[in-house]
This record gives sequence, C-alpha cells and structure tokens, in this order.
Amino acid sequence: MRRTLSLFNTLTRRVEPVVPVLEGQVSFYTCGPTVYNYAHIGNLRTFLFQDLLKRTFRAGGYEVQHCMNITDVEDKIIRDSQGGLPETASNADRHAAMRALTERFTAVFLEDLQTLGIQPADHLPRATAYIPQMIQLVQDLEAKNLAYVRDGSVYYRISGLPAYGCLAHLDREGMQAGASVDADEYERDSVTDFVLWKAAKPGEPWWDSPWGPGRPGWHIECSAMGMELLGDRVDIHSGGVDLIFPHHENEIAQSDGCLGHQWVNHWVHGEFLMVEGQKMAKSAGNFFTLRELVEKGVDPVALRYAIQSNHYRKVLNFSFEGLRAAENSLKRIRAFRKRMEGEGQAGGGPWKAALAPEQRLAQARDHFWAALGDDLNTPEALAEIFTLISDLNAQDDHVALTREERDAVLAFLDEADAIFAAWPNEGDNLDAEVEALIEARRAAKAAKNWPEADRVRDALKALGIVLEDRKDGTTGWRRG
RNA sequence: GGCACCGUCGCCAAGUGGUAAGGCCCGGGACUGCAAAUCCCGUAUCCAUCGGUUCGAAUCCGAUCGGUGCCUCCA
Repeated sequence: MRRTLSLFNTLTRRVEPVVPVLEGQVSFYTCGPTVYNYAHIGNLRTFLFQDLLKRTFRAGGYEVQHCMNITDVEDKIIRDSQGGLPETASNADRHAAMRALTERFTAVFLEDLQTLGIQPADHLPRATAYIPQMIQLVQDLEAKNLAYVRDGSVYYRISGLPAYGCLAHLDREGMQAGASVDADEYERDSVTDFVLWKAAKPGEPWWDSPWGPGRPGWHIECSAMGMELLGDRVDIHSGGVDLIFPHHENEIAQSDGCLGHQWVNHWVHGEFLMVEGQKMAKSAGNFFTLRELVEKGVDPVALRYAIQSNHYRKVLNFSFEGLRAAENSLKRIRAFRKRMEGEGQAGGGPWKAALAPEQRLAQARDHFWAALGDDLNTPEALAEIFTLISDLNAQDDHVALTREERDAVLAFLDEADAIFAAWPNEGDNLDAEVEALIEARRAAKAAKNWPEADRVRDALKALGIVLEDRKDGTTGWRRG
C-alpha cells in the first residue's frame, strides 16, 4: 500500500501532501556538496534529512528518482586548486588541477555518506560534465529576453520575471536595501540581477561559449542538470534553509523562466545545526567533520540517531551528552530486537494489563506512519517504537509472544529500519572463540564456580558480547 | 531597518484549542548466585514572563524578556 506523505512547502509555507506528477513516482532533486573540503556535521545533517525523506517515500510505497549534484567548479574550488600553478599555465593544466581536487573530495564525500548510512543518489552529476546543457539553458533565457550580456558575462534579468522572490517571500524593495555588498563587482542593469555565465578571469580555468571563454554561474548547474535528468516537472527539491535565497530563488527564475511553467512543486528545507548551544565555527573550536568525530570514538550510527531524533525543521543542538543518550536509546531498541529474535521466556511479577500483540503492533505501525506522513515527524515516529517496545516487553514477560507474533514485530522493526538505518538485523554469527567462551561460562555456571563464570562473562563483555541469563537456565547473548 | 523561526521535566524532544507522548539520566521495588536485560512504582497541577480572548490555552491575540536564521558566499 502507498502511504500519503505531507511535507512543509517553503513556497506556500504550509504542510501539503506530496502528489507526484507521475503516480507513485517521486522525482527528487537535492543540492549536493561543493567538493573542495571535508563536509562538516552541519552539511551532513542536511544530507541525512534528505536520506530520511527518500527512504520514507520508498518505504511508503513510492519509487524515487533522486538526483544530487556535485559542484566541481566554483570560486573556492578555483582558489584552492590553482595556487601551485604558474601564471602561464595552460587551460588544460588548470582544469586538471581543479579536477584533481574535486575528485579527491568527491570520494571523501561518498565515503562520509556511507559511514552515516546515507544512500547515494541515483544520479550524481558533476557540474563540469553538463557545460553544454548550461550554455543551452542560458541561450534559451537570452532568447526569452530574460538574460543579457555584459563584457562576456551573462546576467539574469529579474525584472522580466514578476514572480521573483516567491520562494524567499522577499519583495524587490527589501532586496535592494540589503544587496549593496558587491554592487560594483559586475556591470549589471540591476544590483539584484545575478550571473548565469561568468567571463573568464586570468588564472581561472574556462570553457568556450557563445560569449567567449568563461565558466558557469553558481545557480545554473542545478537548473540545467535537474531538468536534464529529472525532467520539466520535479516533485520535490530540497536543501538547507540557507539555500532558499538566493540559490533556490534563482533556480526558480532560471527554470520557470525557461520552461514557462512551475518547475518544482514542493520545496523542502532542512534547518541548521548548532554545537553545544553555539554556532558551529572554526574560530569557536566547535567545528566538526564526521571524520574527526569518528576518530574521537563516536559511533556514526549514534550520530545518525541523534540527528534523526530531532525534527528536520528545528535547529538541532549537537552535543556529546546527546550522543550518549542516543547510544543508550539504541541499546534499548537493539536489545528488544534481539529478544524478539529469540524465544519467549514468560515469568511473573507485576503486570499492568494484558494486550493483544497483533493489534498493538498494528496500532503502533499506524501511528508510526501517521507521524512520518505529517511532515516527516521522526521524533514522534521513534516515540511510537518505544511505547511499542515497553508494551510488548511487559506482555512478553507474562505471556510469551508466539513465533508468528515475534516475526511480525521483527518485520515492523525492519520496515522502520529501512528508514532509520540504526537497528539492523545483525545475524547470529559468532566467532569460534566467542562461542567457546560462552560454552566455558555455561560450564562454570553449571558447576556454580561463580568467580570463573564472572571472569569469562567479563572477558566476553570486552569482546562486545553481553550475556543475559534467562529464567529457564539458558543464557542468551547480544552485542553491546 | 525588512522578513521569518524558536523558548515544554536535569538533558534531548512530541504535542499547536479540550485538559502535558517518548528517550536519556535519577530514586525505590521485583527478578538474578551476582549481573545484564526486563517489568512495576516515583520524578513538570504545569509548558520563558505578564496581560487578553474562550466554557476551556502549552496551543489563539498583544506586550516583554531571551535565543536563532535569512535579506550577502554558505547545509
């Protein structure tokens, strides 16, 4: 069955159902990284939120075509890649230097995604592979009188598009008041017009174009590649809130201006991340890349969990205390999963109320999906899982769930993990060494040799295996 | 100056008109050889503050205080 999912649309500032242009098929464009450095956890929060969104649609019964651009030509890339080259370097040399930098950090980026369990997009187009499409788009805009040339650069004529400002909810008066910073940098008709194609400057790599040597402006790649790979009507486009203006506003100008109709239906933006209550900044000493955290011993899955236990439209306060809480929360879910994989061990003790496991599960599943369907409310979806765990643990303590019931619960945990990617089925395979230790402990326990039993149990714990003695005298184990 | 957002238990975090979900941490009890896991009990008469609207507000309105973002490169 296909779930109805609603998301906050920046365009309308309301939560609206996502109704794909093609039934059951969601086209999804996300603004990817500029590959000149290591991504920090703030960047990764946004990519993780997009992963969550994509996984939710897939788990909800949709096919998703996901396109994420790799920006591999840009001011900072040029700055960082051209330093070692002589002034006389050829254009080919300049491109090669740029390419060396961007290929290195593209690989780094993809590794980081994998570390966090983020599924790569179906399309990962590099901007430099789509220069002809960008040139074509600029020419189309010229033909529609939405672009003009100045000294080898091409600019977008904002006055030609009355709707400009619709996404950021800015009016032109307001923009003109604040947009004076680099007013003298370009010879534009209006300070709010933005560049589509930049004339080459000395020391920069360039491409041939109808306007002479140059390179694409920042915004044009997303419009060109998005339209090329996902088509004329895109269901969802997302990025961080900082991209609303000017980047996405300008994408709308380019794409809608060229197409003559609305290109994207749903614009979705993820909030920022702060660290220990402060803005993350290199100068504040609280700037973290994923790699730095992993080197400190942070479990990337706990980081993933900590991030997704906050709503994507709320500022996230990253902290090491929060990371610890995330690790402990995960332990509870994983222990429950392990319990469901095994057989029931009903006993006695106080009991609030009996319940029907199948019904309780169905209810939890409904609530879980209702939460996700309501603007991707991941904190509430997770809460549903926890209340289910509490209820079923209590039930299982008194009336052991049947194999069928346990399997149904496991199926739901798998369904949820297809989205949250934090409590996978780890399998039952153990090293021979570990199995031998478990057997040794069993023997010591049978002989009531408690010091030896405890010694072996501690040894196993050091190997990441926690033993749990059951009521019937057998001993189970779990990872932790 | 313009446009928005946020302020709920020690920490994290749902709830946006009908009488405070969930997680972590903490205290007590049960179970256990001891543990672990689990269960039971207990932890906000109150949702930044002050007014107002309403039969009824954390949820609506106004003011105040505190924090954040965008208007310029940026996840």
